[in-house]
Amino acid sequence: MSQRQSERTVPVKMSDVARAAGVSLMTVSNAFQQPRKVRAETRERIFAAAAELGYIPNLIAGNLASGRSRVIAAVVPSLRNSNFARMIQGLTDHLEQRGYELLLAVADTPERQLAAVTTFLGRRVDGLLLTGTEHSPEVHSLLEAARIPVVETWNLDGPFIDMVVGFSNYEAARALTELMISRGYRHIGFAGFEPRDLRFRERQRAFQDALSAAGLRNDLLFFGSESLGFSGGRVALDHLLGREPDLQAMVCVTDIFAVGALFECMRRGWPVPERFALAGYGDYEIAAEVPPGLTTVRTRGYAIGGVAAKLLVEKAETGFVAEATHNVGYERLCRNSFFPLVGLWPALAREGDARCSRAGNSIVL
Amino acid sequence: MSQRQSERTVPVKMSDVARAAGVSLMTVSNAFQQPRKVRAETRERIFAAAAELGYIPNLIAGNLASGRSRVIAAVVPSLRNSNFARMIQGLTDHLEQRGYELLLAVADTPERQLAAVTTFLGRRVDGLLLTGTEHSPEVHSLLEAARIPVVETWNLDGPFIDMVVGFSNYEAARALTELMISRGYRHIGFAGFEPRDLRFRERQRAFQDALSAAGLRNDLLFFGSESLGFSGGRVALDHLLGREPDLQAMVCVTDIFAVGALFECMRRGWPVPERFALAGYGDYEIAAEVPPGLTTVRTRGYAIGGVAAKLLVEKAETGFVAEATHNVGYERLCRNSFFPLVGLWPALAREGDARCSRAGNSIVL
DNA sequence: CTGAAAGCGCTTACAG
DNA sequence: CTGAAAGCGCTTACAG
Repeated sequence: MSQRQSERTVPVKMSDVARAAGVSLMTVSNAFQQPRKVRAETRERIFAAAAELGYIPNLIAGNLASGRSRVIAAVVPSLRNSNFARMIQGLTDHLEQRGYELLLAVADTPERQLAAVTTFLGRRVDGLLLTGTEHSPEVHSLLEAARIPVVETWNLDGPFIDMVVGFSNYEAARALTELMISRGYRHIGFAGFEPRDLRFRERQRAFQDALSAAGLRNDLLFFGSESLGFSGGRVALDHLLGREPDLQAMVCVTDIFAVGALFECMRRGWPVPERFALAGYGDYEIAAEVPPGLTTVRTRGYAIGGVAAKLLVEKAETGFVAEATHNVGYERLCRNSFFPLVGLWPALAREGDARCSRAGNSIVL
Repeated sequence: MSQRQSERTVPVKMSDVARAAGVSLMTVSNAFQQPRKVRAETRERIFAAAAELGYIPNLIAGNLASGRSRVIAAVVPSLRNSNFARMIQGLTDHLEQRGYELLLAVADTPERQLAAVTTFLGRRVDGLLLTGTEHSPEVHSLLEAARIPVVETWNLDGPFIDMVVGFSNYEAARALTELMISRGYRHIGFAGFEPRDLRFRERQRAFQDALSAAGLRNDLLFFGSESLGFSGGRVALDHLLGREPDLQAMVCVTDIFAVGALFECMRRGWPVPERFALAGYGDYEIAAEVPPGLTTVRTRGYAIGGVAAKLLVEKAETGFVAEATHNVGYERLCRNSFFPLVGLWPALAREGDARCSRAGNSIVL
């Protein structure tokens, strides 16, 4: 048991540094906060004393005195979802750069979200990032009262509490479905999540609108839990084939389902896209790698986190941002999981279509 | 621009609640901290006033006064790695239960780790979780001086700063390699990460030791960057086949490489495991789903996070824990990516081997 | 069961 | 360029 003794040593305080440097407490504070207000020589003496003593400023005390915490909080429903992991990465990268820190809560129910938001407010965070744009009335009124900078994410459909960074899930899903229809598929199913979240409902609605606009049947829907993971694709395929044996293709609410369905096709010995076609959503890392390449929507999680960080810090520091709404957009990445666009590459390249570029094994639309 | 006005409303303070309830400030404090010290009737009046005013206790002030933050901090190198995501999930789940919060830093360089640890200490966190057991001398001396509870994770090889939760990477990788050897493979390669991290070096050493103990060639090594993702498996396969055309199998430092190699085999039309065999590490979700199923080591990230939370909170509150070292163990999950064990199922079941159980499409050893 | 007082370790105008 | 003083919003012994 090599456990360390726990008699906490008393941390060095600013007053200790002041004494050691032979100056007053507030000159030390100034040396750290507004270095140019302190004569270079004095400053050096203070820094030397601080280093010597191993002084680490007590940020808690500083927060209380200044009323600013330099902490931004975020609530995400899950870290298993790599979109959110990317967003957090974008957030931390940008916050770190600006000297802020991240208080993170993983909360997948309204109750846990409310609890997280409450303690975050108690910690007087300088700003808050929320996943999605649907929150309980309690969360709304809490944030309404607190009036700290808030960014909602991953959607653009209001009303918003304060600011928003996202893109239109409806447009993205509709464009992808239309692309699939344009390739000639007629019996197309949808593998979705139980429509708890607005973002998921919008993808479903976009799918159905696109099919009905093309005069196609749009009721081949499957809804599974997010926790199914890859296996959701298999279950969806089984279910929809049971209802429509001529099913040709499936649009999935997430790459995870799409890849799961792809695996199921492999097991059945069904070539993709010849025997069955698939489209995903999210451009998870695996989408580019799994043969024959998954056509999907690339969303910009990292950018969402980065822009959110920028907005939150800016508003925390100046009380104002020029634009409270940011559309980070999306892209369709065309690979070979449905009727190959590959044949189009030379033609597209010749046309020099600005909206189209090759990136690795994909066409970007 | 529906941006909200940013004139921060002055938050309700404890003294406001006291006035509204007609009691003193400290009776309010007691009502929240030690409810039983306050008469039920008074308590109700205070809670009613607090709810009425929308009072949210200022935790910053509370921290400063009490010297305890109820915040635990964690440093992970990445969230893209689902092992770490799982650990964070285990950590937050347990911390939430005990009324603690998580301050998270994603830091993949010694500099960023040092910066993160420094500000965490500045925030006077009650405990700190570190990923891995190798840290810069600066981090060591900082934590040595601070004497707060620290848990290092994912390994059991000391020396440690304070406490550790993990398992033996060496044993896990060695056992897996030996299993592969026992199935008759002779030309086996290793697809690893650049050996920056001790955990990775140990897996490599275990691989090499197992081969040389079996009298086999153990120098077919590839080292790629973690950032290669799935594509690392393809690159490794190309590289090692270039050096040894008779290569039969590859042990990978991560499931991601193994699955990438599996995809490459598909592209080449090589049946797995008949033409080529693979073993992974980590039991990522995809390992169970990708045909024909990836044999791998299951690590217990969620448990690591949970046990770490327990230790940190316990030590923060009592200054002591019974065991400073926790081995959460590992399991080998045998699927069909190398010479099937499936044939063994009936035999194993008959023997009633306690170490062996079926779980889904896998044998657990 | 309730309350007056000191103090946690900083920052922030404001003087000198 | 440097410093004395008040205050941030709580908690914590300690009296009454």
